[in-house]
Formats: sequence, C-alpha cells, structure tokens
Amino acid sequence: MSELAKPTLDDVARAAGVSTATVSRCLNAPDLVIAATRERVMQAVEALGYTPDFGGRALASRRTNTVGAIIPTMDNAIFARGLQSFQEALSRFGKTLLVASSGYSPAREREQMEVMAGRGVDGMLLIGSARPEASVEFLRRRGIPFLGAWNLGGEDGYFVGFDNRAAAAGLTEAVLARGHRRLAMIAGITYMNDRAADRMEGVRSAAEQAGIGADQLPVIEAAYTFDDGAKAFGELMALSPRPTAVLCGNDVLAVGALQKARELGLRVPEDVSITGFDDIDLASVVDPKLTTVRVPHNRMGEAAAEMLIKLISKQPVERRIEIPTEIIERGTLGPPPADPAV
Amino acid sequence: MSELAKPTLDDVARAAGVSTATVSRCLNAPDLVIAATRERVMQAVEALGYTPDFGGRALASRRTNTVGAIIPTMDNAIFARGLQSFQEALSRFGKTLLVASSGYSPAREREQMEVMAGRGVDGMLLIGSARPEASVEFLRRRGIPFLGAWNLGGEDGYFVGFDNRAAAAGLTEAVLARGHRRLAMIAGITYMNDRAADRMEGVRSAAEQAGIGADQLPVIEAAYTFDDGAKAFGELMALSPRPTAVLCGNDVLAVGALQKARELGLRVPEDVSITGFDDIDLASVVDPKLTTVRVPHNRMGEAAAEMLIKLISKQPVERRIEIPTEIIERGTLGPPPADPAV
DNA sequence: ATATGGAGTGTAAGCGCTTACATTAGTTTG
DNA sequence: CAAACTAATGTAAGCGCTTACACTCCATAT
Repeated sequence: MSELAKPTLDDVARAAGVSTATVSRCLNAPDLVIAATRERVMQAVEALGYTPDFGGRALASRRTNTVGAIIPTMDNAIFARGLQSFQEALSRFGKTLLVASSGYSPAREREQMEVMAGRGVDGMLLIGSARPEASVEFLRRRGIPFLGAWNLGGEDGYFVGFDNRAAAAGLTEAVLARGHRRLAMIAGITYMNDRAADRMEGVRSAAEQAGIGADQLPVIEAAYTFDDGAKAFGELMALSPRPTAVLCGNDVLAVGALQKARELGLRVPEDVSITGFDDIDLASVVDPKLTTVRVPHNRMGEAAAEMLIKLISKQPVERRIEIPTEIIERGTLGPPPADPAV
Repeated sequence: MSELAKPTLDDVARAAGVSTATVSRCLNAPDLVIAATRERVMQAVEALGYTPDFGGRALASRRTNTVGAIIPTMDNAIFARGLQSFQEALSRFGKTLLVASSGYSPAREREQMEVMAGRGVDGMLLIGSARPEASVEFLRRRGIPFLGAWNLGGEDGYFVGFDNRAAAAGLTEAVLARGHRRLAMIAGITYMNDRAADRMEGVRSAAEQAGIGADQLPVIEAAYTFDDGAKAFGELMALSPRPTAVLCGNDVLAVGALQKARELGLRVPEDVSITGFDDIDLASVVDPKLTTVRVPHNRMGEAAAEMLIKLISKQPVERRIEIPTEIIERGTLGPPPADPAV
C-alpha cells in the first residue's frame, strides 16, 4: 500500500543472486542466459514488481523505442483514424507513440520537432511535405528518420499516402462525364497544406483538360468547418451563370454545402451536384449520401508504421508507398439540370 | 549537412568557458546565473544547436515532464476531441503527452500503464473508473498521480467529467414530459464502461420514477457503430407494443437508429422519437437533427490537464470537477403518435 | 582593518541502465 | 591429456544530466 521506492536493476540482481549485467541480459537478450538463471531472475523481477527505468535505459543504450507524430490536430476524423492505426501498429513492434499537434502552424511544428528530438525519438511521422526547408534540415542533421504521410511529397524524402491530385482529377472527370460544364470548387485552405493544394490542382487540371480554363472555374478556399463550407456554397450559388456542380476539398465542406443547398431550396443532385473527399462517417449519413473519394486512413496509418520501423532499423524501403483511393458514387452527383437556372 | 554528433552539456560548457553546472543552471534556473555569463552560455547553446538530452535529464532529476493518457481509442470523436484539448493545455505547461489506447480492454490498459510507468510519466489520464482494483493499486504503489475523466467515479480517486447518470435521467424526463410511456433504450456496451452503464442507469431510474418498471423498458446493448444501432432499432421496432421513443446511449447509435427508421418507412419524430447523447458533429448534420445531450469534451480535456498538473505539483485540488451537460432539443423528439401502431 | 555573509561559480557524486571486456567453467580436439 | 575453444556470467566504465556542497569574491557591518 505504501509508496515503495521503485526497485532498480540492482535490487533485482541482489534478490536473484546474480550481477546486474545478467539481469539486463535476461530482459534484452534472453538467449544469452541459461534457462535456470533466467527463471530465477524473472521470479525476482516479478516478486519486486520491477519495471526498467526509461531514463536509464535511454541514456545507456541511446535508443528510446519511442516514435513521435506531429499532426495538425487530433480533432479531425481523418487524422484521428490514421493515428489510431499508426499507434496500434507501432505498439505491435514494442514502440510507444509521442503525440503533438501543430495546429497547422509550421512554427509550432518546428517547436514540437525540437521537443521530440530532445526526447530522443527514434523516428518521426509528419503530415505532408509542405514545410520550411529548415525544419527538414533539422531532422536530417539530427539523423532522425522521418516520414511524410497523407500525401506523396516531392523530390526526396519518404512518403506513404495518397495521390490527392490524381484522385481529385479522377473525381472531376466523373463529374464532367455526367455532362457538367460549369464547375466550381470549395477547396480547403491551401497555404502550407499540400493535401488541399493537390486536390485543387487535380480539379483544375482535369477541367483544363476538358477545355475549362481557370477563369471559368471559380474556387473558394474555406476552413475545415460546416459553416465555412455553407458560406462558400452560398457565394458560389450567387454567381451567374450558376455552377451546376460544386467539388469540395473534403467531406466536411461538402456537408456544409449540402446544408446550405437545402436552406436555399436547391435540390441535390437535381438542381446542383456536390462532391466530397475523404469518405468519413459523415458522408454516408447525410441525405442524400455524399458522392466522394474514399481515402483509407487506417491502411495508411499501418503502412506508415511499417515503413518507419524499417527506416529506423535501416532496412531497405521504397521511397513512397501509394495507398489507392476510390471514387464512391452515392447520391449527390447527377447530371446537370436540363434547363439550368441562370 | 552531415550527421553531427549531438552536442552535450559538456560541449556547451567548454565552448562558453564555464562548468557544466552553470550551463545546467542557465537552462533550468536562469536567475541563479549572472546576466553576462548567461548570455555567453546561451550563445554557445545557439551556436552548437544544443538541445538537452531527455534520458540524462530524466535520470538525474527524476522528472520527465511527460504525462500519459490511456484512452479506449482515438478513433472516436469524443475521445479525440477531449484528448486534443488535453494535449494543448498540457503543452502550455511544458508537458508532453504520451498516448496509448486500450481498445476497451482492461488487460491492455494495464499493460499500457506499466509501459508508461516505466517511462516515468509524471501523471496519468485514464477514462472512467471501471477497472480492476489491481490496476489502481499499481499506480498508487508507484506513486503516480492519476485522474479519471469522462465520468465522476466512485468513492475515492480524482475525477473530472460528467454526471452521465443525471444527464441521461434528465433527458429521459424530457421524453416523458412529451407524453411518451413506451420507452426503449439502445445502450452502449456496459461491460467495463461506466459511461455506458451510468447512462443506462439514468434512463432506468427516471423511468422507474415515472412508474415504468425495468420489465417495461426494453434495453439492447449495441457496439459503437451505425450498423449496430440500426440493427438494435430494428429489433425494438418489431416489439409489440412498439416503443414510441428510443433513447440511445450515444449519437452514433442514434444516427444508426435514424437511418433504420427511414428504411422502415417510419417518420421521425411523428411515428417514433429518437434521442442521442454527446452532441458530436454528426448530430446536427442528420435530418432531422438529433435531440441529444451536449457533452463539452474540450472543456473537460482542459480541466483534466489543469487538475493533473496540480496533482503532480502537489497543489491542493478538489476531488472531482463536474462539467455541466445540457439537453439540446432539436428535431428527433416529438410527442408520441396519437394512435400508436401496435 | 577584520569578520560576516551572500552571490556566483565550480567540483564531483551519482541517477539506472547497457555493454565491451575479463573471467571462469565446461567441452572439444589433436 | 594439454591446448583451444565456447558458453555463461561478472566487472566496471560510462551515457548526459542535476544538484549538494565547497569555494572564491567582494560588499557590508563591526
């Protein structure tokens, strides 16, 4: 019941009648110790309720079995889901997760990098690739292996993620195939957010391909909230000629748009089509259900864990792993209205 | 560009021409060092790109400035949101968050406790109070301060959370006030989950109060998915007499129920009323919008961080902080049908 | 002038662990 | 049967940091 002094390796060694080295070996490389001794040691460990001290271990071995993840925010289903899978996979490899959030700020991300570096993380998971070169340099200097996730990055570095650009282009093509010519987009904020930027690029390039120039494709950037999506949608609907299809950078914006459409008395998809991106739970709960792009965040989390583990243990790895996405056609995409209102 | 050996306190001391003790003091208690010296040291720190080594520091000071949180899963909006706020608040106090998930298993929770204890966390955040006594005992023995969150716990221990029982009872009273007499409940799984159990208890006691015994109140426990909510709702609707109001243990179940109702051709709330719990984003996105109980997870996360910090620094704290909840009446609760189908 | 005290800094002893190397005992081999 | 291994364990040197204590000044009190 009382707050016992924490037992140390020394205590265990004394109790088992062996040296500290032997105890250490029992814990880290059991094969080196003969069975009888090992058993005696393990009994002592059990009896004393010993658990190794992390600080001592980290100091002596120069390893921490810890990996860090810096995400924009946990309060976003897509990161939460990915992170959960990442953590589970890590845990299977005996690694612990250190989590920090940057709130989408490169400066805060850098701060957190330094905190984590100081804690001796063996590796680090970052989101995307849009960050100051100095931050990347910092990690390299420290020799900390790291990974960009959620997209596929640029020239160098390791990545596991999605081809956001191609997926957005694919979806746009599906919209065009239905006969829409007057498209519009509600994009996520693209500043220092390559996922949002890539999706925007994808839509633009597919439109261009179909002969719809950037000047004929209104785009509004909106923050990750229903309200901002709704507001942007309202602005788009006030345009003349009015777009017949609105592509949204994510499902949250799309749901906001959907709500606004109802409010405006516009039927979806009869009067206007709306598409999302991510396929979060929300997407199949609204009415009509969202036509969107499925992005398997949990598979990505797992793949990221595996890749990072390999990087840490210096096993060979591919530079980038692409997780395939999939267009999910549900109820919010239809043909354009026969006689579109102007 | 090359992978430099990480600079140590010694390097800084040498560069600044002082002893390691002085450097350490500059970093931890700057007031003890005269300005001129401090400046010289800080310059050396900057020049070498020094960051303190966590292992060394933890070993020498017996403090880690780390707190652990063990939650069932991040992949659940309510925990993700609470954890995000918790982490932000912690970060303001210079603490880092170690996250692990138990997947709702007491055994895995215990494992994670040991991992975290080994890492020398200064304190720990747990969810609820339903866990084997041995787990609690373990933490006490180790002298690790901890906190139950998301509910208000039992006799001893510290808690910051909600009175799930009272909130559920309050909602039930609102339902009864509309004239419903034939209630039913879709509860979360109550095994080792005090939040789910308390909510169930709350509904039962309020019903009892109104003369509706447990035998007249069908309850189905369902896992945290739309499908399970839908399935349970289907079973409930097959009952005779059919319930006129279905109280759900959380919003996810309620949304599942809502979908099933539509599928069955039942109008909500004209034919049957449905209520949720938590007020996650989903609740105000479905149609009609969910009548539910708002549970401010972010305020709770913050309060939890403050409480834990106090506990760690041995400041006096109240044993429990209750975060008030609020009934949000939206569209899924109405009066019972005049001539209820049987 | 001498004693006193406080401020600033240095010295050095660990914190609990891992691991290179040394030692011992037991097993093969020529 | 001695030499040469091999396997199991012990010895002890740190890993990078904090901090109790010691020391040196120099301002102030006597």
